[in-house]
Parts: sequence; C-alpha cells; structure tokens
Amino acid sequence: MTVLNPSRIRIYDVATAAGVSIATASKALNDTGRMTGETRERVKRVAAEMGFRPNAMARALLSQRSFTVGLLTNDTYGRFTLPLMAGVSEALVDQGVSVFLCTVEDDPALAKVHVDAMLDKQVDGIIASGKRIDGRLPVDLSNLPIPVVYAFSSGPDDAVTLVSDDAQGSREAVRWLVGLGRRRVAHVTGPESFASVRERAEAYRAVVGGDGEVLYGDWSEAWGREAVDRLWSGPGAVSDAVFCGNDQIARGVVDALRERGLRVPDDVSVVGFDNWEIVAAATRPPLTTVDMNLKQLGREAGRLILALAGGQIVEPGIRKLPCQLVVRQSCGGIAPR
Amino acid sequence: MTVLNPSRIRIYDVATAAGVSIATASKALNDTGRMTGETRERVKRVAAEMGFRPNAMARALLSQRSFTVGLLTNDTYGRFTLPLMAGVSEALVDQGVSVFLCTVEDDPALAKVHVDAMLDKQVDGIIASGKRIDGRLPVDLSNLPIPVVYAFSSGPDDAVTLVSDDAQGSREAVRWLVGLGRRRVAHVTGPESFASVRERAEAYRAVVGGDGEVLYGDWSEAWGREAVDRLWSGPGAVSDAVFCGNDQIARGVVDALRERGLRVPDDVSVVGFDNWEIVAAATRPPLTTVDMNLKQLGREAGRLILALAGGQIVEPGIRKLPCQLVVRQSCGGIAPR
DNA sequence: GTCGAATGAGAAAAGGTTTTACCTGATTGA
DNA sequence: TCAATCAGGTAAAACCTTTTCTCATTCGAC
Repeated sequence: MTVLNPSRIRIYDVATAAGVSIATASKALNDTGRMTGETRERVKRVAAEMGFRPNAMARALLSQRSFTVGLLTNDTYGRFTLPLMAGVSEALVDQGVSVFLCTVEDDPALAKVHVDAMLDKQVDGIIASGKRIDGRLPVDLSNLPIPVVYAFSSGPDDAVTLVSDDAQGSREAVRWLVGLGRRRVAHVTGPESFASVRERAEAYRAVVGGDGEVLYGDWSEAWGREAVDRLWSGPGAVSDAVFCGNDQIARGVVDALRERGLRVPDDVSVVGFDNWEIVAAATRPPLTTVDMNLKQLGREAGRLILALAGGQIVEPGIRKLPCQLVVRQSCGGIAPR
Repeated sequence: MTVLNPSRIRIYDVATAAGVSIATASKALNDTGRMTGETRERVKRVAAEMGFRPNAMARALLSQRSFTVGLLTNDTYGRFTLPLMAGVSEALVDQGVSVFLCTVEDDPALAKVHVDAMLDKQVDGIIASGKRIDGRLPVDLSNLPIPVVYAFSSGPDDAVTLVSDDAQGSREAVRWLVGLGRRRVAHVTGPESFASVRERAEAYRAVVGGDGEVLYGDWSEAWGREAVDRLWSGPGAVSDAVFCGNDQIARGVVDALRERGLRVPDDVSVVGFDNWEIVAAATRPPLTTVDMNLKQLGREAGRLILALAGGQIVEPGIRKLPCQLVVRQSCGGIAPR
C-alpha cells in the first residue's frame, strides 16, 4: 500500500517529517550512532510510513559498493547457467544484492564490452561460469580490481573455483549399479577431450576394476543408440548395466535397448548424468541419474563472492561440491533412505 | 592493456593531466559544449591513454537514469526466458545498458523483494516475462514509477505487450501440411486452459475446415503417445498428418507412430511447436516445427523499454510478432526458398 | 576607439546518502 | 565550584559526474 509517489522520497523528507536532521535520520535507520531509543524508533516509524527506500545509487557512490554482482557465461542455452543463477540469486537476494546476467557466447569483443559495462557499474564481483568445467570464457578476468569466482568453469590456478565432484558422482553411480548386483557395467560417454569425461571414466574404472569398457563419443542420443549397437553386436559377454556420460546419451541407450527387446531395468540398468529433468523424466522408464547440484554450487558461489567483496580473504583453489544420485526407475532399486 | 589501477581514475585526473577544468573535460568527452577542436581532441586522447571510464553510479545519480533494466520472469527453467534474454541483451548492450535477471517462481513475497531491489537500483524499466503468454507474474507492476513492457506474458489491458502470433504460426504449420498434400490433419495439443492452445486450435480449424479433430491433453511426450493410440485405434479414416501443440508432444507422437510401424514422414507428417532444439533435433526424424522467434521478441522488448525510458511515448496494446516454420525432416518437403 | 556579439573555458550546484567532526547541555567526580 | 565526561544531535564533507551560469577574451563593425 505504498503511496504512488511522483518523485521518490529522500532521507531529507523523512528527517523533516520526524523532526530531526538528515544525519540523525541516517543513523537511526542504519542502527549506528547514538541517540535515544525513542528518537530511533520514531524515525524508523516515519520512514516506514512514508515508504522511504534509500537511493542505491547515492549509497553506492559513497560506499564504493553497488550491491550488484555480474554473472558471466558462455552457456547460451542455459542448461547449466540457469540453475546456477537460481542458486546465486537465492544466496544474495536477502543481502539486497542483484545479479547482472551476461551471456557472451565465444565472442571476445562482446565479452569485453560486457565486462567493461559491469566494471563501470561497479559490480562488487563477477562470477564466471560456462557450459563445461574445463571451459574458459573468451576474456581475461585475472587483473580486475574486483573479486572473481569461477563456478563450473576454469580460471587461473590461483583463482577461487567451484566445480562439481565428477569423480565422486561417477563413483556414486557405478557403486549403485554394482550394489544392485550388476556385474558387467559399461561406460558410454562424451568426447575424451572433456576433463569431466576423463575424470568420470577414471572413477568408473577404479570401481569396476580392469574389465571396464569405456566408449567415447559425442553428447547425443544418437551416440547412445550407436553405442548399444556396438556393445550388443560384438562377441563376448554383454553388459547388464550402462553408466552414461549424460542424460541424452542415456536416453539413446534406453531407447536402443527397448528397440532390441531388452527390458530396462529388468535386463539392463542404465544411469545418466546431469539430471536434466526434461530428458531424464521423459525417458521410458525415467532415468536414474547423477545431479550435479548446480543450484547449491550457485549458492556457494554467491556466498564466496560476497565474502570476497566484503574484504574477507578466501583461500584460492578448487573446491569440489558433491553430486547426488537421483533414483528413478531405470535401474530398479529403491532410493536409499 | 589497461593499467591495473589501485583506485580508478576520475575525470578529475583526466582534466588535470590534460590541463583543463573538470567541466571542460566532461564536455570534451561527451561532445557537448563549445571548445577548440584541438582541446577536445587532447582531452579525449589523454582520457583514452589513462583508460578513463566514467563512474556509472555518479552519472546515474545525476541523470536519474541507471542504464540498467530488469528482466522479471517466473520461468525458472529458462526455456522461454533465455532466448528472450539473449534478444534483450543484444538490443541493449551497445547502448551500454545491462540487464538484471530475476526469476521469482510464483512467490509473491520474493517477487516483491526483487522488484523493490530493482527500484532501489533505479532500473530504467522492467520487462515482465514468463512461461506462458497468458500467464501473469505474482506481483503487480501497474503503478510503478518506471515503464514496464510485457513480453511473452500478460499484463493490464493498457500495457505495452509483446507476444508471438500463435494463430499465424499455427496457420503456417497447417498450410504447410496441406500444401504437401496431407488431407486429414489432426491437432494434438496441450490443456485447453492455455490461451495459446485455444488460439492455435482455432487457427488450425480455420484452415482444415469442419473435419478437424483437436485432442487436448498435457504438454508431455506421454500424452503425444497416448494421442496416437487414440487416433489410430478408433474407427474411421486415420490421419495422414499431426500438428502438435509443442515439440515434446510431437516427439511422443513420432515415437508412437514408429512403434506402430508407421513411417514418418512417408506415411504420416508431424509438425511440432516451439523449435526447442534439444527435443526437435533429437527426434527421429528431426522435427519440422514452429519457431516463436523469442530472440526477436526480446530484441523488440529491449527496443521498446529503451524508448519508453527515454521518454518517448509508445502506443499501448498487444503487438504480435510472427512465428516461423523451421523445416526439418518430419514432414517430407523442402524448405521454401 | 568603443560596443556588441561570439567564443572558449571555468566555478559551482546538483543528485542522495553516509560519516566525520563538532557543538551544546547535562551529569558526574573531586 | 570547576573540570571532565557523556548523551543527543547537527553541519558539512565526501563520493563522481554533468550542467548551468558566469567570466574573460577576441573579433568584427561602426
């Protein structure tokens, strides 16, 4: 029920209405300085009644803090960035911090424009993100006068970096399959050039032992289907489980298995990676898959950038956040309590 | 190659270095006022050498314009918002305008917090968006002291609103099917409670005439499969084409047809809606589908909010932007030149 | 040689808030 | 009674840029 004010009310108006000076009003509202409890309360009450909201520009000009952070990403599709953004926003909104989102594809010039714009606007920090953990943005953020946190993307070695723990997620998935009694687990994944792919494959091998089989391909359903053809057409014992590098591959695998007359999960268990709702839930049967907890990653990134902006020192280095297995129906088994 | 400055250079530093007053420096840099060409050039050169960038906060405080807009959405998944955002950003970035993105789900309290935060930060305008054209945000934006543009969402009748032209997109799709010689086109779509659904269905009926059949359901692949069962199990002539309300339904339809032994596109043509790359391209065969040109919608929204913020008057009302048929392989036929 | 106009440049105000330094009474301690 | 402390509050500076006056100089015209 705020009055619709033609021009915003300033602290001056509040001070006048409360019968004090501007300085006193400011101190009353910010719980600083010394004054009678009565005075403080009166000013606060008047301010609330008038719907006073301090001008963030003026405040920023003075404090050199804009209560604003930038989120820079080259993930135009938003698959990874949006959950991250949701987390960042959630961590910051009650501190009154807003988020500039800039998607820069892989255009260095555009990236520079956006970064400069953010610097002009005095963002308190920048969160650099992307579409793969070992990806880099097309712009150098290392000598900026403001803190930078890398979340789900790579930066310099001495940067503060947050990534999901691919190895742990991978272990979780494979152990789940093994725990269900699966003995021949194959791993169908993306291009070996991806760090995540190598890390997940390594963790997979560590669990299954020497007889693991890793098939590298691309991130598509088509590759998932093709991999099934390869696995099931060759000589030797066939697999009874497939651990996939992402949900799209997993969907391709599940479809191909069904078309071969193999039942999922009765004959073969399948696990995906990413928990991309739209794919995982639409697969028949819905996919058991590894969630990278991107929202949590975002919250953490928000927390860190705020700490850095507030002058706290944060140990540089890579922080790995755990993944979580989301159990649906493509493996059989029941979600652990 | 900017110098890494401990404290930013202010216009004062430029003025001093150039041997002029602050006022002259400002005027030189902004191409206002009168002075020798020589002076103007010298100031500009010095500013460039020093890497001077005016403090946006100070500028905003004075001009009451922050060169910042807010994009508010309840589309947490980002399916519609991200392309829109890309368009907005593209339209605004070379004007030096940055975008605050806030996703508010359906939480009125959270929405209010975000709107207030944006008002405090003096955004020059707000673009309200969502996940359906007839959806509304959980917050009232009608009496704000700044302009609001509704893009892919509904606002008051006297608002400036941008939506995609569902009827035209629908006509485009159905005519394409008819033009390919299809005679019995069915329409499988989402819940009738959606305005887009009704509008698309109406346009569909207008093209196919009295014998059109519309099946309402939800937006899922499962519903697409079920609809095929219904269409092909009943008595009477079967369809030779299906126009779907979105790409997920279309994918379900295509899968179900294949599983029935019907060939797409040889026996049945299928058209989707949304051009959701991840679904449309992964379908076998890839979907011919209607693209709502959300990026273009975003560009337009950016243009409009800027015009409004600049004081221009913009005719209120609903502006419909055309959709575009994207031809892939689920219909046969070749993309028109 | 003087007046008016045009030209180039600077001083100062404005924008809204926070913070520092200061001021006035009143109270306390000696 | 005097000095010292303290409570309660205020004026003014600072943040950085833009813009409006104002001033001084020069030039052309009479």
